Amino acid sequence: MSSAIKVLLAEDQGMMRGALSLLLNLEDDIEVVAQVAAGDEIVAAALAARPDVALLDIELPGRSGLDAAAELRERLPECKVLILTTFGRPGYLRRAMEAGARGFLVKDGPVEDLAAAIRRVLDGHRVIDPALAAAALSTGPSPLTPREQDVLNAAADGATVADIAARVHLSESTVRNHLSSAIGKTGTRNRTEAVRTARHNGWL
Amino acid sequence: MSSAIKVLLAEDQGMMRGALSLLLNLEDDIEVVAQVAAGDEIVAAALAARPDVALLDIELPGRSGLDAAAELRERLPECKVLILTTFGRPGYLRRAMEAGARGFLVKDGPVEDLAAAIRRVLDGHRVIDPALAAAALSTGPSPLTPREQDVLNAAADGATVADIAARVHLSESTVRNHLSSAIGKTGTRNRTEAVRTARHNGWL
DNA sequence: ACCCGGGCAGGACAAATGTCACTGGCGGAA
DNA sequence: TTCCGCCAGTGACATTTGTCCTGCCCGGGT
Repeated sequence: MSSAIKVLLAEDQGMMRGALSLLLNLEDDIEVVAQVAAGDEIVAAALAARPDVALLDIELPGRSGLDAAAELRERLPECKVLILTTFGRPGYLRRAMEAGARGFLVKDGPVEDLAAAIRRVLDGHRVIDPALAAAALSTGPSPLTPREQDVLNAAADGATVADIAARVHLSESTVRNHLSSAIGKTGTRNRTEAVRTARHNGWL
Repeated sequence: MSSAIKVLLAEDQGMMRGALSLLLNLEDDIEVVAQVAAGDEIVAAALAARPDVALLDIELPGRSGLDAAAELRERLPECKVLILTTFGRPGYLRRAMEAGARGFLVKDGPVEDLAAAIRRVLDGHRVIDPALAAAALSTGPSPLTPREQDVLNAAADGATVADIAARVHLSESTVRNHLSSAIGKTGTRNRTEAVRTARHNGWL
C-alpha cells in the first residue's frame, strides 16, 4: 500500500481511544496519525497531521466535536469528518450533517463497521444508519430558541432561578418565562423533564 | 501456552466490547471465552464458560455488574472479578469491594493497563487506583437509607411528588419527608442537586 | 425495661416554581 | 409599511416543593 488512509482520532475515554487506535492500525490500509482527548485540540492536530478522515466523538471536554467539525470544513475541507458517538440522538445527527459530516456512527454497532465506514467515507459516500436518519427526520429540528437552550443548560444541574439568572445575565422573570416556554415546547411538566427530553433529542 | 487465561467480558457498548475482545485476544496468554452485553446474562454465561477472570462493566442493562459480581462470588468463587467502569465513583469502588471484586479499573487509563490488571488479579493481587481508594475512604459510606435511595431514584427523571408516591407505594407526605431528608444529608438545596451528588458519589 | 433509628403519615407554613397577561425593542420577511 | 418571532422584563397568581413538628409502629441493642 503506497499510501495508507490517514486518520485523526478524537475520543476522551482513554481505553476506548487506545483500543480503537490499535485496532485501526491493524488494518493495513489505515494509519492513525493523530490522537486527541479534547475537543479544542482537534483543529490544531488536524492542521498539523493533515488526515484524510477525522473520527470525532461529540461529547468531548473543551469543545464539542460538532463544533470542531464545522471549523474543520472551513480550514481543511479535504478532510472528511466521521462522527462516532455514544448516543444516536436525532438532533446530533441533524447537527452533524449541518456541520458537514460525511458519516455518523453510534458506538453500539460492531467494530467491523468502523474500518468499513472509514473506507466508504473516503470514497465519497455518506455513512448513516437508516433507522437513525428516519428518527431525525420525524423528530424535526429543535423548537428551542438559543436563549431557551442557554437557560435549560444552566438549569440542568439543579440550579435555582436566581442561579440561572446570574449565570446567563438575565432577570429572574425572564428566566422563568424562558423556562416556562421550554417546558411548553417539550410537552413536559417541569424543568427537569424539559432538560431530559431536550437532551434525549439532542437539542442541547 | 498450554492454558491461556480465560476471560468473560461484560460490556454493553458494542464497539467497546468488540475492541476490547479483539485486543485481549491479541495477547497470547489471554482468551476471551464469553462476551455478554447485559447484566442478567453474566452469571449464566460464567457458569457455562467457567472463566478465570470476569471483566464487568457496572452500568449494564438488565442488572448491575456489581450485583452480578456478588452472585458470582457465591456460585463461582474461583472466578476473580475485575470491574471496568466509566465512572470512578467512590461508592462504586466501595460496593465493588463489598461484592468481592478483586480489582477496579476506570475506562480512562491506557489500554495497556487492562491485560496487566488481568494477570495481576489472577495472581491473587488486588488492582485499585490509589487515588480512587483514598477518595472512597474519605467520602465515607452512603448516608442514605434504602427508602431515601428509592425515592431519589424515582425522582431522578423529573417526576412530581405524586408520581414518586405512586411508583414507590408511599403517601405523598412520606415521599416529601424522605426527599427532604436526602436533601439534608447530601447538603444540597433541592431534589435535583441531591440526585446529582448522590449519583456522583455512587450512592444510587 | 428502656432508648433509638428507621419507616410511615398528616398538617401547617414559607419559599420556589410554573403560568399568564401585558409591555416594549429589535430585525427580518412579506 | 406591517406583521411576526425572538428577546427582555414586570406583576399577579396558583401550584409545587421543601421544612418542620407531631404522632405512631417496629425491631435491635443495652
